[in-house]
Amino acid sequence: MTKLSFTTPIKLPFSYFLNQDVIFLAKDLLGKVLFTQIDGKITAGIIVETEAYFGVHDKASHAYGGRRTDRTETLYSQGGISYVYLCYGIHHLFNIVSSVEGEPHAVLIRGIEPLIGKDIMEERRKMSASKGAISAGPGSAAKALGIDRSFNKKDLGGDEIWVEDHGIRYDEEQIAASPRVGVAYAQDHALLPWRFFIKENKYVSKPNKI
DNA sequence: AAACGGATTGGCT
DNA sequence: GCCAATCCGTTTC
Repeated sequence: MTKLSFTTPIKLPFSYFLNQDVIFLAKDLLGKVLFTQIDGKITAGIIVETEAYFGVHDKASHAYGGRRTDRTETLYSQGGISYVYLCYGIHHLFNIVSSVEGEPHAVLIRGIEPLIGKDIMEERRKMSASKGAISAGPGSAAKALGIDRSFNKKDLGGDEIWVEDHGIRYDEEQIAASPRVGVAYAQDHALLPWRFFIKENKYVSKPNKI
């Protein structure tokens, strides 16, 4: 299923997030390991579901048409920082801002497979890590990792939140691409296949199962 | 100043 | 499957 090679885990360098091809990045982030450290508690999960948001050109993006507000300002930062916002008044959704300064591209993290600190995640989510629901879906994944609004605009190269490459690679046939979830309002952009996920992985959200 | 509605989730029917 | 929860950024009056 998941292929592991025994390379030393490497924190992704700042330059990784400067890539201007956010569609490539959304797919390439699958298998990377997302870490948080909060009050000394370290949790991490393998990224198994993402969505690409193509900046000013994307009707589903908060920055569509170049819109700049207090909230979206974060998206215009240089790649390598986090964009966290509150959705439906309840859920914190975590994105990785990418590309160069002024290009508001971002990758929404929609699902992680618990890897490190599972007991801490179980406490946060009040359910067993063996249940897919513990970290499937963007709100659940963020909560399992302890991500809230205070993580907005944080540097992904710091010691509070970062991404590592553990050498986890998926074959092309293990990866599915489908329309993004919950963006019906985006009209002709609603059906773009910019959601990427690992097939058969239980930590992938249910909507649109492909 | 007030109203609207969302990149969702989980509990109840 | 349906629907309420619950907040605040954004739009509109």
